[in-house]
Amino acid sequence: MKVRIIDIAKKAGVSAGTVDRIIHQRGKCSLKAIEKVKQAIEELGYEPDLTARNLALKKVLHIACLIPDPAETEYWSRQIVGIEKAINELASFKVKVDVVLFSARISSFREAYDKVLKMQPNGVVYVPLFFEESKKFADELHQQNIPFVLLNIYHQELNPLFFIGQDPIAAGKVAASLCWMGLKDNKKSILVASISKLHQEYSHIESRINGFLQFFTENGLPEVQIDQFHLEIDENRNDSDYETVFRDYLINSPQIRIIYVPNSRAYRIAYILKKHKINGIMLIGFDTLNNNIKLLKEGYIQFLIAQQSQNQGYHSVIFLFNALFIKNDVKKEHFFPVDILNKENIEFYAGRML
Amino acid sequence: MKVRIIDIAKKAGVSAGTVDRIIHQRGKCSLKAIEKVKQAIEELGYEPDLTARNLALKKVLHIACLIPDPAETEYWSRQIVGIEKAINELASFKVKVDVVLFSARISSFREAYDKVLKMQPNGVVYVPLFFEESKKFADELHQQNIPFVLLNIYHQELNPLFFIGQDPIAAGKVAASLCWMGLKDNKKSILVASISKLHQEYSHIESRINGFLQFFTENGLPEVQIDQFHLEIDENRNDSDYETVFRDYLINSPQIRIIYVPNSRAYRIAYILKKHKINGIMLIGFDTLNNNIKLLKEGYIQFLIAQQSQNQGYHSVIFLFNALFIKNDVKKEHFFPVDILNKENIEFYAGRML
DNA sequence: TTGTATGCGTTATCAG
DNA sequence: CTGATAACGCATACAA
Repeated sequence: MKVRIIDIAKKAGVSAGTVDRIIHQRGKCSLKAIEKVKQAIEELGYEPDLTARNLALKKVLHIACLIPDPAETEYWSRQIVGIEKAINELASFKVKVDVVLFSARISSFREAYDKVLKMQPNGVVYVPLFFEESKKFADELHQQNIPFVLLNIYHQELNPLFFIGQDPIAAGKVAASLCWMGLKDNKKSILVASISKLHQEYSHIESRINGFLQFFTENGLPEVQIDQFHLEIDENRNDSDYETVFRDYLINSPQIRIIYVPNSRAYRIAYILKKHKINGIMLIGFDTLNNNIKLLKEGYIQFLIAQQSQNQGYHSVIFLFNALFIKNDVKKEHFFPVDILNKENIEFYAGRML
Repeated sequence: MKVRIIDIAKKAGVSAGTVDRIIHQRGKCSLKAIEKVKQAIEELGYEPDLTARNLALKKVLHIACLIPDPAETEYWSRQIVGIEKAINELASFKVKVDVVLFSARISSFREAYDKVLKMQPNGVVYVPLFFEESKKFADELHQQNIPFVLLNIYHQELNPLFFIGQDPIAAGKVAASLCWMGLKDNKKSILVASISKLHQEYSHIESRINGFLQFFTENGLPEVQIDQFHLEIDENRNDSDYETVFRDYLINSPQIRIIYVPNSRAYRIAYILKKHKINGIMLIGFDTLNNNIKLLKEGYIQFLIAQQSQNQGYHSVIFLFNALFIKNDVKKEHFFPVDILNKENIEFYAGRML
């Protein structure tokens, strides 16, 4: 049958209270008692009953999640869905998970993390969208001894309890391998088209580009010509400006056969290709935004690289809960698969929750 | 605060016992009581505390899993790992999950399902490897009112509580889309090489082939030439026989540029290509067997189509547990993603458990 | 430093 | 048909 605390108490010749103290290292106990209890636990193979523990628990565990506002950047909506699934699943447990959203501005991030610090949570999940401020936040959390999880963007130097996300170098290589396959003609070239907002954390996008380039050098394929086109989005200019610039660039570069967009904005390029009826170009981008999915299905995007964002959101809180509640060890880095999506398999992927 | 059974009992002016009877539809209750309690539940928004329920539960839920022996066919080892993860996670709950293995023979399957029926479980997960016998098993389970889950192979007519696995037609189409991309020269052709054991359930493999062929017709690409080569493995012949036959076939068919293996035995072909130094052929197969992974990494296989078998095993018991224990509804069909793996992204996939 | 008692929310039994 | 009550295994406050 199941081994309970009293069982090991009896075996060790002490009371249940003592066993509890030893298991949780609270209060003082005689060394003799500790010895005997530990041995009894070992021999009988005690495993705590999580449901009983939860029922008896007085205080609730508090987890705070600091995520960019999906109303502003659709990309984050999937992580939120995953977090909400986790919240739902943990409903019967004594955990309270708060989601704090922030806008893609440094000031907003700071406000949000101040708010989180005031909550005095037992654990934090956050997306380090701005490096400097993220560092300050991490320092504060370390000082207050609050374990935290980095979601989606990895900075080892922040030393989180664990990271959960994708390896951007690897993702870039995967994209490159597909491009290489699609490059039927060696005289044609590949364009790396990065479209970014000013001031935003960019390191993982750079890594995706570096990984992409590395693929060709590592595989001894220097003959492949790779151009780069960088567009910085400025709030003051409107979209049609960019469209014109990029269209003209394309028209003047007929050798381009493949376009690689290292972030989630491939749909912008696809839209231009579609509107101006530019054919014969293979487009590959990242993330399952609705627009990307739509244009993938329509055939204007050939591949999307994805990373199971819902799952990442879900597991960021589940793993943290496990670490805090069940107190089991966690892997320091949870690198999620680099998923390859095309017109044919997108249907079974979109909105999938595992 | 949390709404408990006593809270709704008070509100409805009855006792906790009555509320319990109404919630679980056990025993008889007056219509008046039922009305009032249901209304109170509605108004207060009662959600049962799963941990308390579990603690109080007297009887344990019994789930039996009928899976092909992985010692015989490596393919099934991942499902088993997933099932074991689920067992582990449910350790504190009053569930007992038994795994019954069977050999890839009809008689063994029958013995195993007899054993399962004798156990009188509350729910069953099984792989319908042999159709006729699977039908008998399903009939028996229906008669005894034991809900069951079909894992990996789908037969709608068995009418399971739900199916969990991959859509083989879709998987075939995904494979085809990759082949089409890799077919740089229209004069070359594709070979569908199926290697099967006698007497084994073959319908989902056929579907993978059909899906593959459909891709080309549906996309108006009849000019692509597709050959088929079928090898039936006979226990009495040894492996080198097949090797010779296939090698000769290949040597006599220089037009073949791509080989599609609709089951997990691509490594066999890859091995022949490697041994006889046959280059320039793109090979695509299914499933992350160790041999497949090895030859993918070595470059003898270009793509593997996978289906998160661990996850499928894991969720087959988790979802069944949810349906039986928490009594929530389940989707009838859980189609898992058609994952595309190549040399670059395999590292983050193999052995991944979500 | 240690033992004991009470309660967590639910199930299940038993007496009405 | 209904109400009261003893478990379930653990955490915690309090007593010793």
